[in-house]
Amino acid sequence: MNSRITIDDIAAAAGVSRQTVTRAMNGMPRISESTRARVLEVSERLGYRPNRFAANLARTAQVKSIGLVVDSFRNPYYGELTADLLEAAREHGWHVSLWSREQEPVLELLARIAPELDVVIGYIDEPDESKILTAARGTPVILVSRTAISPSLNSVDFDFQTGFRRLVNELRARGSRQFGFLDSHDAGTIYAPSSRRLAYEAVVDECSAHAVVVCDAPARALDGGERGMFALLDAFPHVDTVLAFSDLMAIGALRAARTRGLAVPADIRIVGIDGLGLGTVTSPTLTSLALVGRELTDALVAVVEGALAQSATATHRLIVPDICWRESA
Amino acid sequence: MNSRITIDDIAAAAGVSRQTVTRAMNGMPRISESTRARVLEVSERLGYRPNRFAANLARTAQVKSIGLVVDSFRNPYYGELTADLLEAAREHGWHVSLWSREQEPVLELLARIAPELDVVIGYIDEPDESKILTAARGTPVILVSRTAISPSLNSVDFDFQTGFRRLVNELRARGSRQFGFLDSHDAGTIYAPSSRRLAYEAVVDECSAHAVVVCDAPARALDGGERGMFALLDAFPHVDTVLAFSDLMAIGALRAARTRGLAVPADIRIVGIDGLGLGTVTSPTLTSLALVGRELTDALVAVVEGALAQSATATHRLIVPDICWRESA
DNA sequence: ATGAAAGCGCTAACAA
DNA sequence: TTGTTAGCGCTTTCAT
Repeated sequence: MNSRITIDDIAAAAGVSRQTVTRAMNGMPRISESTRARVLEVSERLGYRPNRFAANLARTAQVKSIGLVVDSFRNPYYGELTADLLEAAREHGWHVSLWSREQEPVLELLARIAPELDVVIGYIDEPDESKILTAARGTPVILVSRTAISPSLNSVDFDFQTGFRRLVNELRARGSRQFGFLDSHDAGTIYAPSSRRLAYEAVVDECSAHAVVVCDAPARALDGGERGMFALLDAFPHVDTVLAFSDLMAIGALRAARTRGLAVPADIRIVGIDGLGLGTVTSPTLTSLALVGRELTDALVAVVEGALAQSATATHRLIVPDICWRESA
Repeated sequence: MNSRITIDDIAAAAGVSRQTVTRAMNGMPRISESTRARVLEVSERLGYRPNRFAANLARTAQVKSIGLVVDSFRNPYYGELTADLLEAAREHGWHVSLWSREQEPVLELLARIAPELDVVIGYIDEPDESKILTAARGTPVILVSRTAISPSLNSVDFDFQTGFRRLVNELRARGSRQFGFLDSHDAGTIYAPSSRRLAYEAVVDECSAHAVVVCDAPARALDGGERGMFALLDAFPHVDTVLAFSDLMAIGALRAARTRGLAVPADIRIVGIDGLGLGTVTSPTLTSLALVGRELTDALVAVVEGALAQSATATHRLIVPDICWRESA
C-alpha cells in the first residue's frame, strides 16, 4: 500500500470532504449517486489506492486474520487441508495466511508471524508447549494433530486408537491376520514412535502378532514408503496387511508390492492414513483412514471461533478418523 | 489484533513513555537492558499485543504484501509453486497471502483482495484484460501462464512452442513417430484449444501426422486423463507417443495404458507437463515438461520487483520449459 | 446529502 | 538513555 496519493488528494481534486470520498469508495449510503460517480472517476484517474492499514486502524470491526502453519505445501495433505480451510474461512469472513515450516525453525516462524495474526493454527513439532506460548506472544494457538496439555493452548487431535480399532476389526473381518505398520522418521531427529504407531500397537496387540518397520524418511516421501515396504516384506514375509503412516508412504508401499510381484489386495492389503484425493488415482485405489475433510475443517472452525472469542479456557476437539474404503484393502 | 490494552497501558504500568515501550517491544537500541526487561515483563503480564495496523501505518518501510491466486490447492502443481514462492518471498521479506478461485468468480475475488495487496500474482482465466485491471483497482497484477497485451499488466508466460520443439525432436530421436495430445477442457465452459495444444500442433504439424483428443475434464482430474487416454487409444491406435496437458492427466493416461496392457515406454511413450515431484512416484516415473521450479520462481520474483518499483512499464518474462526426463518416455 | 472534529494505536524525529 | 511532539491515512461520531 505504497500509495503516495491519499484520500485528501481525492477530496481536493473532487472538491468534496474526506468523508464523502470514504462514502464513495466504500459504497456507503448518504451520498448522492452523482457525487459518488464523480469521486470514483477522480480516484480512478489519479490511481488512488486506500491505505489498508489506515483503514483497518480506524475501522471498529476488524477483519480477523488467521494463520495456518504447515510442514510443506509440497505435501498434498496440506494442499487439501488448505483448500478446505480457505473455503470455510471465506464463509466466516476470515483472512487466512499460509506459512510453511520448510525454511525456518518453527519457533522463529511463530514469533515472526504471531503479532500479525489473531489466531495461529499449526502443525507444530515443538514438544515444549511453554516455548510455543512464549513464541506466540499472546496470540492464541491451535495445535493440530496433538493434544495440548497447557490450559492456554487449543488443540485438534485425532483419535487414532478408536479409528485403528474400527479399521483393524473391519480388516480382520475381511481376512487380515498378520498386520504390519510403516512408521515415519524425520531425518535429523531422534526416532520416537509416532502417536499413530503407538495407537496401532495398542490396538493390534489386543488380537495378534504384528510387525513394525520404521522408514528412515519423512511422511511425505513416497520413496521412503517404498523402501520401508521392502524392508518390511523382507523381515516379516508373513504379513498380509500393512498400515502406513501416510497416504504418500502407502502409495510408495503400493509400488514396492507391485515390484515384488504381490497383488494388492489379493496377496497383501495396504491402507494409508490421510484420505487424500490422490488415493483415488493410484492403481489400485488406496484405502485410507481419512484425516482431511469436513470433520477436520468443522473442528478447526469451532476452535478458531473459541479462540477469537477470547474465551479464557482453551478449546479442544478429538476427531475419530473415518475409514475411506477403496480397492487396496 | 483485538487488543483492548494498548501501548499506553503498558507505558503507564511500567512507568515509562510510549516510545520506551516501542523500543522495548521492537528490540530497538537506545534503551537500557533493565528497562527493556521491565517493560517486556509488564507487557507479558498484561498480555499486551501490538496492533499491527497502527504499527504499519506509523512505520515508513512497510512490509510488502503479495497475493497469489491459484485454481485450487488440491492441485499439487499449485502446492509446489506455492512452496517455491513462499521460500523466495521469505528471502525478500515479502508477506505472501494465498487465494484460490475455487469458491468465487475471479473478478470478485480480485476486487476483494486487491486493496489489501501490493501485488497480485494470478492464474486468472478472465480473457478480458480490462476487466482484470478494473477489478484490481490499481494494484499491480502479474498474469501467469499467459502473455498480457495491456501495457499495465505484467506477465510470466511459458514458451511452449520452443519447449515442445525440443521435446518432440528428442522424442523422434528416440523413435517416436505418431504423436498424440490430450487437451483439457474445463466443464461448464466452451471448449477452446489450449495454448499448449496450439503450440503442440504447430510443432508437430511440421513433421508428422498427429492426433488430438480433448478430455472433458479439468487439468487436475486424473480420471479425466484416463478417460481421454482411452478415447485416444480407441480413435488413434497407431499413436506411439502421448503428450498430456498436465502431469496429473499424464498419470491418468499412465493408468489407462496399463489397463490396456500397453507397456510404457516400450509400447507407448507418455509425457506430462508441469514437472511435479509427484511424477517421481508413479510407475513408471513420469517424463515431463517442467513448469514449476527455479526458473519460474526467479521470473516471478523479478516481475514482482518490477511491479513493486512502481515502474510505469509492465514487466514480462517468457520461460522455455525444460524437459525432465524420467522413465515414461 | 455533506462536512468538521476527533480519534484509532503506533513509530519517527527531535529534544532533553 | 529517556521523553515529547507530530503525525501516518483513514473512519467514525456528530453536526449541519
